[in-house]
Amino acid sequence: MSIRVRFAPSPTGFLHVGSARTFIFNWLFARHNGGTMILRVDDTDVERNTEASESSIFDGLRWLGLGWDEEYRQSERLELHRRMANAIFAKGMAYRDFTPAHAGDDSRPAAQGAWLFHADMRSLPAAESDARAARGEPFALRFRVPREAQGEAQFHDAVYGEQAKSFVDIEDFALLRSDGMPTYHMASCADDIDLGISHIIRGQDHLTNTFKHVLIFGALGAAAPQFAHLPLLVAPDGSKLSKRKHGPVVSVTTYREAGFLPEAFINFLCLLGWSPKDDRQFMSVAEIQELFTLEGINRANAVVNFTEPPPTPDDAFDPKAVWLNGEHIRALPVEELAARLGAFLAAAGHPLDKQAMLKITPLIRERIRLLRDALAAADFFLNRELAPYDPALLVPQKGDAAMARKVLEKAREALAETEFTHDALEQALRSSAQQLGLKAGQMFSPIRVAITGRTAAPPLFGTLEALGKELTLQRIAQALQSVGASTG
RNA sequence: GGCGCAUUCGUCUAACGGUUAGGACGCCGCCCUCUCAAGGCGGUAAUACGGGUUCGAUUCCCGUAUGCGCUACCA
Repeated sequence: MSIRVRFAPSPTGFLHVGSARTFIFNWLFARHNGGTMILRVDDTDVERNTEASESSIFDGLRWLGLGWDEEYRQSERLELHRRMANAIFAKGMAYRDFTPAHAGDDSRPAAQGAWLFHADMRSLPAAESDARAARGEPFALRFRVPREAQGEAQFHDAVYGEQAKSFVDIEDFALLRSDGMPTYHMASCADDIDLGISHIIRGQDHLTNTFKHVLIFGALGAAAPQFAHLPLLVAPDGSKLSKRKHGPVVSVTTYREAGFLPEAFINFLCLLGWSPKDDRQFMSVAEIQELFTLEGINRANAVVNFTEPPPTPDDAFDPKAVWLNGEHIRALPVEELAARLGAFLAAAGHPLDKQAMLKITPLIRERIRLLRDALAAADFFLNRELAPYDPALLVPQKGDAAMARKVLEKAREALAETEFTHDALEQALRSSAQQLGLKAGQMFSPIRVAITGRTAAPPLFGTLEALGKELTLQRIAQALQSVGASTG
């Protein structure tokens, strides 16, 4: 039997991290087993669907870069859904319910237990049912759960094991709404049969629904697919992830815009609810694909450990996600990272050519964990004018303003006649320090501040080389002015 | 309320009856070092609780607690 899985989002919101993980797990399962990955837009809820949501979902999936093999849209398959619903009705396994939609809360006393069915409708004589339908009276089509049978619906879940639920605890759920539209349960099962879905991998929030689906598959005489339910992704307080409550950290878009690499994002998500069963954390997509099995999925919900509200923008994400992103950044060949950084910086308003990116990338790649960190890490390179800084920073450890001035003057002199390559710069500055009788650090520190405006910056010689002689000398001159000014 | 599912360091997880309960992130310390990082080394910290079963329970069973899900003519 061929392996066919589907990811079935409903376009009622942005793509959130939980959905992204479900997509990824389906994709991994398909690829690991040489199967087919299907994208099926579950858009049977006309009321709530939006185009914005749909494009957000597609954008997010495209960013992940995994792709899919086939694509369907449920709203284009309504005839199939109705035909299958009617087939169930024809077998007497469903009945018409003429109760008006949203019939009210009092008809469903939740306090005493779950609502199960409208007794009068369930037992409505066929003749009367037909007559009312012929009269044009609207009705929902409900599945007639065989509650008299004293049996139970059951299935095997690849993650949660054997599952069973008594028929008496399952309500007569709707198959068709009174406007003729199929419900999720009906549409989903009909499509799963028609598309030959072999494995349904989805969130654990569907675990209980599966009993209904098993009933539908059975009524249609179809073998149920294999099921694998995924533990849910939850917020640090254990509650379900929701945009309303938790803000942008649950949206895939936020990760992309912050400068997560899709492969790092995928790596992170895979570690939530799945384990390779050994000690590895950092994995390429190819590696995960190789290792991925349903047996590696665990049962407890996983916390996405973001901070809320974020103390600083950088601290909003799960620290492990950020760490993994840094690891993936450093695993990239410099040319590749330069290209990705270049695209990111261009989008952020700093278009740089390839040469510039190749100069800057090696300097910052060990200092950034998100692509957006480059904005701050390479600020001295991105902006011709340095942001104003405190001249006191120019003063080296165990030194004073006079020493700073002496260092900068010496540097200006030495650098003016030095070739701007890493090794030549190092040689020139180290011997300058010696000539002044200073420690290397005391020599380098004022220069670093002069050219970057910061005491913490990438390695000095590489930075000088990247900056070039002209800009360097200009900034040293400016620094000298401020040192002179501050000391009179 | 009913039904279902879950419960190992703060977080992600490993240990398919016998381990000093392992790894990772985070945090702390040390090393490396021109600063900051990166890297290396070390430290911190967990089996929800109560009963069983067993020579022996993180592991199997029951109960309790807690959390989550479903209980729509949403998906």
